[in-house]
Amino acid sequence: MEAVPVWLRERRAGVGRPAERSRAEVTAAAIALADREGLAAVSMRRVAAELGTGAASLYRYVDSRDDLLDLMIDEVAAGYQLPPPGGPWLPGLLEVCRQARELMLRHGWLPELVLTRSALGPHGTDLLEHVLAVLAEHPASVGRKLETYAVMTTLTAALALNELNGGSAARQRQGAYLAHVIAAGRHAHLTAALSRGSLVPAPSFEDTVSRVLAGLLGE
Amino acid sequence: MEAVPVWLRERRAGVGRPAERSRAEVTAAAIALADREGLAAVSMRRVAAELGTGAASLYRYVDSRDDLLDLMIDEVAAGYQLPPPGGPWLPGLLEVCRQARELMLRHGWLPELVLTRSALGPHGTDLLEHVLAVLAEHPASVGRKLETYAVMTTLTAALALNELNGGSAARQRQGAYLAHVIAAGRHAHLTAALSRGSLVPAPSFEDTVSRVLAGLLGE
DNA sequence: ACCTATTCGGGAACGGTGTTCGCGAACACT
DNA sequence: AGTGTTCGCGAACACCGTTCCCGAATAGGT
Repeated sequence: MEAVPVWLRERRAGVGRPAERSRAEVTAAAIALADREGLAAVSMRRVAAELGTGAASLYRYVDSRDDLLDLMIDEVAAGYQLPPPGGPWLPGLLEVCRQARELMLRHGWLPELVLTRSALGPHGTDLLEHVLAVLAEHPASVGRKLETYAVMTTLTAALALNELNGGSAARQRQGAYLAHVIAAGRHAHLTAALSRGSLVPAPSFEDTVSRVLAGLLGE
Repeated sequence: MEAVPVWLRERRAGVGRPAERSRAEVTAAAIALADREGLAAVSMRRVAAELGTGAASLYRYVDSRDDLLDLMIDEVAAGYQLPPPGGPWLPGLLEVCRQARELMLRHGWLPELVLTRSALGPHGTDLLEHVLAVLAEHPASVGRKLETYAVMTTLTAALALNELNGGSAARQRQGAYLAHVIAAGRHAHLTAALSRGSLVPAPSFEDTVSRVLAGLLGE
C-alpha cells in the first residue's frame, strides 16, 4: 500500500506496451454500471465485463476496488456547474447543496458512498475551494468553515438518501413495525405524531439546509 | 423475504427441539467481534466461530446478515440513559447527542452503520419517543421534528466518524494529496486556510450540534 | 533488422463471502 | 412409544477482491 493517494499515480512515459484503456474509461464503466444496477453490482468482474476485458486487467488502472469507488465519487463531482463566487454567502452555499442533491438523485449510489468515505479528489478540492471562496468574507474560523463543508456534504447526502428510499420496500417494513409499536400503547408522542394524517409532509430540502447553515455560520 | 421486520419475528411456543442459543446471544457475539476487530470482521462464519457453532446455524436466529446488523444497532441503543424529559428543549436534545457520540466512540463501527441504514428497532423507537417528548411544547411541525431526529443522528455519526479517523493512515494520504494541490498553485483559499498552522483546530462537538439544532428549530 | 527493457492483458488460482439444502438429532406432546 | 416439529450444521453454490505469472505487444537503442 502506497502512502500516495490514487490521484497522484500517474501514467509513465511511452515505454513498453501501450495500455488499451484509460483510468477514465474504467471509471465511466463503473459509473454506468452503478447507475444501472446499483452499487452492489460494481464488482471488479462486472466492471471488467462491461469493458469486455478480464477482471485482473483493471488492476493496471486502479490499485483496489476502494480506489475505484473514490474515482467514481470524484468523477461525478466534475458535474458541478458553479457560478463565480460573489454576493452573500448563504445563497452561494445553497446553490452548491442544490446541485449536490441533483447529482445524488441522478446517481442513487452516491449518497451511501459520500457518507462512508471522505476522499477528496481533484474535483472535490475544486468544490472545497469554491465553498471557501464563497465564505471568504465571513468572519468564522477556518475550522468552522471546513466543518461547514463537511456538514453540507453529509446533510445533503443523508437527505437525498431519504428521498431515494422514500417508496421502497424498506419503508414499508418500517411502517409495519411502527404500526405495531403504536398498537402496543407506550410511545404516546410517537403515536400522536404519526396519527394525524398517515403521511407526514417533510420540510423542503432548501428550507432545511438554509436553517442548518444559518445556525452554523449565522448572525 | 417477509414484509415483517426482524423485530416482529417471534420465537414460537415450546414445540420441537429447543434452541441452544438466543438472538440476543448472537447479537452480543457480533458486537463483541465488531468492537474487537471492526465491522469487516463481522461475517456469519466468524460470528458463528465466536459462539462455537456452524455458520448455517445463525440463520435460525436471523434472516440475513443485514438483519444482524440492524440488531446490533438497536442493541447498542439500549445503552442510552436518558433523564426524564422536561425543561428547555435544547439541553434535552444536546444530552441525547452527547450520549450518542459516547456510544459511537465506544463502538467504532456504529457511525458507518447508522449513516448507511435507517432501521428503527425497539430501542430506536424509544429514543425517538424521547426526542418527541423533549420537543412536545415546541411549535414546530411534526415533519420538522422527525427531520430533526434524523439530522441529530446523521450529524452525530458523521462527526464521530471524523473523530475516529482522525489519526489514521487515510488522513495521512489525504494530507499528502492536499500538499500536492497546494503546491500546484490554484486553490488560493484552500492554501490560505491550511497554511496558518499545519493543524486546524476543529470546533467542539457540542458547539456544532447546538448551532445546528438552534438553526433547525430556532427562535 | 534485431535485441532488450518494459509494460499490458488476462486465465487461473487462493482464500474468503452470504446463503440454501437437506438430513440426522433432539425435544414436547399425545 | 410414536409423531410432529424444530434445531444444528456439513456441504455446496455462486460469487467476491486480489495476486501470480506468463505470453504478447510495444519503444528505444544499436
